[in-house]
Amino acid sequence: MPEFLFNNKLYYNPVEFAMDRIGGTWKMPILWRLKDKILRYGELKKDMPRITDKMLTTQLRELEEEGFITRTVYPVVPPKVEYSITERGKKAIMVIDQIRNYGLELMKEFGIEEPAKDK
Amino acid sequence: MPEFLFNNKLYYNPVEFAMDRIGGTWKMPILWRLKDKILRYGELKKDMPRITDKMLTTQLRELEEEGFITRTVYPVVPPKVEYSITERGKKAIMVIDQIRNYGLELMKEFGIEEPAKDK
DNA sequence: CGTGATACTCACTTTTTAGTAAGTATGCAT
DNA sequence: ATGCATACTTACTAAAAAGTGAGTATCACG
Repeated sequence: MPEFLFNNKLYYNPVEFAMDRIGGTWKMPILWRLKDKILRYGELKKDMPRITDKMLTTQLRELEEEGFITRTVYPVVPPKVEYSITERGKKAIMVIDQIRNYGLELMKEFGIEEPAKDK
Repeated sequence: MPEFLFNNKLYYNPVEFAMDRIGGTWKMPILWRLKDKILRYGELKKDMPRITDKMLTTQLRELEEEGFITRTVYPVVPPKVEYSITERGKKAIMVIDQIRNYGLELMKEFGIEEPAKDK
């Protein structure tokens, strides 16, 4: 096993490393929505009705910190903040797309019908 | 969002569904090791020194239950149990390979040198 | 002076996932 | 009878991830 440390955390393999950056319940859904358009905080939220403010904020912050998205603040009142994907984020989109397609296949195998369009 | 239920759990998207089947710390490492050979419980363990018995057993059981691997028990003493990958498991290997390659790329971007061969 | 709009922040609880440490069954060899 | 090998179980604990519910700042508008 090719173990290694990053930020004081021990990783066992590259998959684990990748998933620690873009895994979890919300990071891929966020990136996916930003893949071809810039969105404001409120727009992201409207499009992901079950995400909470806390989750949305922390996940956006982490994605920004690690270079997957860009955060642009417009100094107006009420506040306006836009999120857009970076080059690094775009690379992630390719894998996300593959995992997503695989997920769709698996769902079929498990007898789950696609319930609606995946926006 | 294409929400759907499976086994009483609410999923928000296909990615989440896929990751619930083959995600977590140990499932991909296990599948990866079985991709081209049959291994016994003890061999898997020897090859993943940090996994505990509890984790190895539960993960193997779940992978078997969902059709990614096959468990063969030889009624001998001491016990002998072999694990092999199924067709469904082989499909997973393809995505795992893609995620793994992506992980390696990301590691480079983050300045992490490959510490050893990924067995 | 109170309300609304937007993008948060904070303290806390719950749920999920992973890890620890110890124990079990079987039958052969000594 | 004791120990050894293999593949597990079980009860418990710890750590990580996610969710809850409430609160904050700013300024324009009426």
